[in-house]
Amino acid sequence: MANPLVLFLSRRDDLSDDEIAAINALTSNTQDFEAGTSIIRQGERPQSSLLVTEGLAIRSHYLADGKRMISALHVPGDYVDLHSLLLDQIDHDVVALTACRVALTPHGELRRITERLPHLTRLLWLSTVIDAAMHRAWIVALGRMSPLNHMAHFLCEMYSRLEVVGLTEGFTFKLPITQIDLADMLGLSVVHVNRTLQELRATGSISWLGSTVSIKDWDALRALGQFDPAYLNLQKRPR
Amino acid sequence: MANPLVLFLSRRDDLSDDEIAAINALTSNTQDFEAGTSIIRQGERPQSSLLVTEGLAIRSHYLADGKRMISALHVPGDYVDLHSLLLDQIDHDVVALTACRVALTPHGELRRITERLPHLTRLLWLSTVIDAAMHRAWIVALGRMSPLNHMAHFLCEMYSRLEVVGLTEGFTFKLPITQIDLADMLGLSVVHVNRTLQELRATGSISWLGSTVSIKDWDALRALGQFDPAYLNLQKRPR
DNA sequence: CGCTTTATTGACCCGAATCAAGTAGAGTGG
DNA sequence: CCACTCTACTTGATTCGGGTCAATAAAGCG
Repeated sequence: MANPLVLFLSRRDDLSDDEIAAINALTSNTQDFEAGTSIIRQGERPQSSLLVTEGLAIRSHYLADGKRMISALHVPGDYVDLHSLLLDQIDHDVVALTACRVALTPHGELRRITERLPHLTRLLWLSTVIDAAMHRAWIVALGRMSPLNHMAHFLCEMYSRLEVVGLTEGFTFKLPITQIDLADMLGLSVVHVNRTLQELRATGSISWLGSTVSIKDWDALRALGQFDPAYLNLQKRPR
Repeated sequence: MANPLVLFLSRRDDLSDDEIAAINALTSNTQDFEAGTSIIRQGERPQSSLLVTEGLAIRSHYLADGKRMISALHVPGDYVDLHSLLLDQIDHDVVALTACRVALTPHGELRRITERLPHLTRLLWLSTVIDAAMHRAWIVALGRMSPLNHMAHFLCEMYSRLEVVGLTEGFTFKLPITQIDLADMLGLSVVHVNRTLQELRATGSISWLGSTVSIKDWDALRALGQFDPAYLNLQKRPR
């Protein structure tokens, strides 16, 4: 399979052969994590950054009373903690939601990229900036959308992101997450997620059986979630 | 007054004289905006990035039914749309909440920084990464905190950020925002913001008269908002 | 084939939205 | 300098979305 980071970045800008070689070098050292394991724990100061190459990973935050909130869901091609290159310490856990394969890049190598390959540096920077744009989309959905609309938006986003890295077949994709996880992404109770999901199924715009999601009416789902993929920056242009 | 971006960055890492000179050059061209004016509109593709040097600016998102959500509040020293250097287009409005002075940096100059000053590049990158960390903190608060706790967290964050750029006096600072704006930042109705604010005042941990906020019991407010400033990366260390 | 985790359903309740007035300031203009 | 207006703030009454609690069904899985 093609390097998912190459897929992710080349969707947004052209990559030179040198840059592709550099990316492959950055992501050659992989490690596997079982479903449910912590990849990074809050408060750590990792010496490498992690790219998800297979599986799904989440960022979880735990509150004093034991509540959990998931601030991001990461798919293959996402440089989950590229920002740890720059940050003091990580303010949340990164957990493997499913079995994950992860590539580790020592920070020294990334720093060297910033010194030698400015264009690739900008593209890596871009990937963190897209992360922030997704965060903003989540903020808007959390603050001002109904659960039904929010869930539709979430599925539109997941479809679009998985499509970039070749993990969709038509409008069908694997999303092996529990309703418990979904509740902690949408800021809802599990019970209400279950009911909202039934409501969403009842609109006929999706089906979700086991871990397989099929979008049966993209336009309807998009309208429901008021989804505009612009924030994912899917256009190829010089950066 | 010292360049607020210098304050912002030098709190996180040492800056060389060259870098300070470069920052001053980047932020020399200023422009003023009246309260309520749009600085950037959704869908635009700006050719410069904006640094707030005075005043407060927000990122607003509008939904189809007219609802508004504010995904970020920016204070002096914040490079509000540094990311427009890399993004296709801006997915939200940037609005001057109060009268604002803003410095404009042409993207060409920023690109040149990435080619000549890798360390400063990393620090600019850092500032967008801190943005993302603040977004995550907001996501957690929106999803899993009570309005009272959320509001306490918000005020802790504002205090900490304003302190960095020298806009606090003791535990007192100016926060000239309406309850309407606050409602759109917390994802609540105005009525409920009003009631929550009264409840927060009743705890005795803050006073908020006109546009002046005083934190009367930092520890209590911090506990209420479960605020840990780690995500703001206030430590000085090599990046 | 039990055991644990996840999904589903119903009953009940509470927090926050909505609706509707009324109050208070800050400008503005006569 | 005072009436007028506009906006922000405040309060009460009512409604309703979504949480909580509790029980059951259905999957996974060792």
